[in-house]
Amino acid sequence: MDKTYSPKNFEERIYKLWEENECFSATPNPSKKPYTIVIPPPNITGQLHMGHALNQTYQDILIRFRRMQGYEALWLPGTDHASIATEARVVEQLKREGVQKEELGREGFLSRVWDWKKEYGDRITKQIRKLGSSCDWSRERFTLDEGCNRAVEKVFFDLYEKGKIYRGLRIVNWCPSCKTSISDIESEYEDEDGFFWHISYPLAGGGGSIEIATTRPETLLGDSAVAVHPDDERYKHLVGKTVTLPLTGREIPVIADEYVDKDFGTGAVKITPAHDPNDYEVGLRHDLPFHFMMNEDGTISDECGGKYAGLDRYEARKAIVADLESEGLLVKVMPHKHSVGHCQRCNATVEPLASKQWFVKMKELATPAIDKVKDGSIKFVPERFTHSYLNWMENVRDWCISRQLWWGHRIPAFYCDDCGEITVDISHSDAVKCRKCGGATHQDEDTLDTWFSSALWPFSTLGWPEETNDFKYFYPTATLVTAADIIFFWVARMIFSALEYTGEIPFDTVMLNGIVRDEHGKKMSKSAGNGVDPLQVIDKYGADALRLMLLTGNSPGNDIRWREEKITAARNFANKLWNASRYVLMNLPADFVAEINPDKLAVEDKWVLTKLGDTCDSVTLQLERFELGIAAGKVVDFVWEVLCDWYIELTKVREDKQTALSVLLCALEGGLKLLHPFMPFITEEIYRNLPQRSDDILMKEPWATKNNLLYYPKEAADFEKVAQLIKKLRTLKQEKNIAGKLSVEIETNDVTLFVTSLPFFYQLAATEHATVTTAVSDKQGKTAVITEHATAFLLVDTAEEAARLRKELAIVQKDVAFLTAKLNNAGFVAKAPAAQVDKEREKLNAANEKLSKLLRQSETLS
RNA sequence: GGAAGUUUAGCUCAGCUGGGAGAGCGUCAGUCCUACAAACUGAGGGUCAUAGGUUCGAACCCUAUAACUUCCACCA
Repeated sequence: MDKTYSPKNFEERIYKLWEENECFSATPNPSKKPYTIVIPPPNITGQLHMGHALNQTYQDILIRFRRMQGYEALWLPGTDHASIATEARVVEQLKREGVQKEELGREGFLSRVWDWKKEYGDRITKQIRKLGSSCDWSRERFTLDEGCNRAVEKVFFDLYEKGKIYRGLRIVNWCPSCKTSISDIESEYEDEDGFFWHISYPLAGGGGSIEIATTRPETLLGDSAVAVHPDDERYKHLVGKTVTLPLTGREIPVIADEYVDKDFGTGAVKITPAHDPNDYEVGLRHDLPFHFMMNEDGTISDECGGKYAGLDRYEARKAIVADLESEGLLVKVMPHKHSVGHCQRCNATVEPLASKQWFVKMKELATPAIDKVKDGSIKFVPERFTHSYLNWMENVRDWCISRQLWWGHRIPAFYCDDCGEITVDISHSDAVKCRKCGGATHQDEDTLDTWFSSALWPFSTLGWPEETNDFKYFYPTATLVTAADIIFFWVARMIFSALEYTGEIPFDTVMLNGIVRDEHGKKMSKSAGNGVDPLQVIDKYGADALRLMLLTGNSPGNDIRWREEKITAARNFANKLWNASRYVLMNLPADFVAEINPDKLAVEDKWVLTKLGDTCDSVTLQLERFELGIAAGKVVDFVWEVLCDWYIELTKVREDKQTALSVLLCALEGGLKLLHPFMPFITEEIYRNLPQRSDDILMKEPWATKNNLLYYPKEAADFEKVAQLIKKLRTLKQEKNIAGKLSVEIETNDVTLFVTSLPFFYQLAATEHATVTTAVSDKQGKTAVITEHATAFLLVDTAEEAARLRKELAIVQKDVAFLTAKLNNAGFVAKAPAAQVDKEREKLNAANEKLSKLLRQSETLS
């Protein structure tokens, strides 16, 4: 083994080893319990970022842990076709060639996207491998593959038959840049400084005017009415009258509607039913005409644009404001902060637009999805995310699922050329006939929201709608690990889809990972240029160090701040383990066979084995509770503090090398097993270098448990006492600035224990001529006297020693007073649990004992 | 407007069901001891945001306040 930890030398080789030995593959096995995770499919347009790294690390830990525990563990990987993002990417590519997608036609364009997918689609999964992710790559899926398409079409068909999918004219968020509708959650609102334009609408036939206020003056071209509150005294007399719409000359009515807020703006609102969600509702209530004043690309329509037709929406705004001003109808312009929706994908300002789209009726689907979370069948970790899930589900609005894009699952709806009837057909026959009149049909040009196929991911990837063996065995899946920002996009939709189609929950636990922020706590983003590239980090420090860094000091759902110091600390631990393993190997002959005879075990052997057993318990418990950071911390502590700082040092002075080395090897192997889910590469590499292990694979080994180990709590506690005294001596030596060795006299009731432990005092605390007695005898030259209960002291400078003793006495007396007061408190004794009272009583006894020893020592001194 | 989260050592953060406050890094002091200076040994450092309350007992539970962060809704 190399002298320092150099992950580059083995990570790739180890990953290949696992793949060649099919360590990641899972098959239905009736004698085992399944444990399934489906990957949140990354976009094929994506590049690995820290968010993936964190998410992948969590999943890989869980899956490796369960695999070692004996579950048939399946981690099913795949990628997302990401319709809007991918289509935009290819359109951009074509643009550079000077080609419009329309010129290629649907088929031509799609073949270009598939080419693109072939070239870049597996970039992200290649990158994921570098993290050590143990996905069953033989089962890799794609949200736009044939199986997913079958599932999508079946769902669409059934939902349509059940009346849960409908097509209708509704206000949707329209992105004029992507030229498609987007769903509510795909538009992101941001406060922007804008203006409030007050415009005067003259009454038809003269005799005054009514003043309205708007943030989007250009939309007046599509106005159908002016609305006021029915109780508004200022305008009551105008209701029912007609005003002349400026710049168009069109006459529109003044209507009364409760929707209007009397106290906002002027109390009078222009109503544009085709271009505003509230106005749409008002328009329906009052049976107003819909005037479409804007085209798909954000330009002003011919229909009501007049001289502004063809202008871009913002140019039109300028022109209209200027014209209003010159006509004297612009009353005033006020600065106004308001939130503006932007397309999640391209950041263009979205326009609310009335449009014929396909929707999923959400109310009924939401009910069971709410119940299954409320009754605990599906749990969120951490729990607090349950609230936002339920809050969203309980107020969910119908889901707009159609997109005016080509890259995606095409909507299997056919319109009759004769009667216009809709026929949903998933037979893929050449000529679908109208189900009503039998006439020829043409298929809907639109595709489905990417999330429609993602919603089926946990079961479509296992073969559904076929009742495959995989589906029967691996479904429902166990844990879903994802980021909180896609609870609505994805998690919620998987839950209601699964319940509707499979009749079962898709997973029982949703574990949320936080996001990785930069060192100032800012979100990492491409535009800010503050992203840290995981691949570069792996290159420099190794994947294991990155993984450990992402875990330590973090609890589920909380964000992580990137710091260079954290990754070096993680790397340093890897190096520590590496070197400890080198030490073990240096001392072991290649043909070494570990042999642990309980009769030959020394107290420190029993201590380290017991510590290992305790570590197994707590790591397992914490992993089961999804406290991955705590679990990792426990293993690190065992390896670094117990194994490296203590046990290895102890073995150096042992006489019974065979036993010591056997125990050492056992402790190291145990540590490697417990650490493996967190740091798979280094543990595997070390394991294969251990004697007799060159053909074994650590990731296939059974999980370490206390039951498989010898366990000696009594001796472990004994050894703790020895370790405590050694620490005391070290402190003393530093405080007293003693450079060389010193003699020591140990006072204890357990003479045998300390006599056998004397070599450790020589080795670990630089002492010599130690003697162990049941009572402190007499002053000698430069001798430290230490007792199990009191701190050591030197019998050299009596004055100094007396001062130190007084200080310590004061502390112990305070302890005694505190504990006595507590136990004298009638309330405490009466109401606290008995075990707690006993515990405090024991503490008091110990403190009293320590106090009396200290008192005796100070007598000896004076 | 509604909701959630955070506030603990100089810094970054743990602290699971309430029982005398922890880690890493940094700081200071001392170490080349036959694995490791990417290390070892030790020390110092906190009114657990503030104010009340519940309790025998509060970093932890309740109420209010403040600051920061995030999500949802509305914004003519």
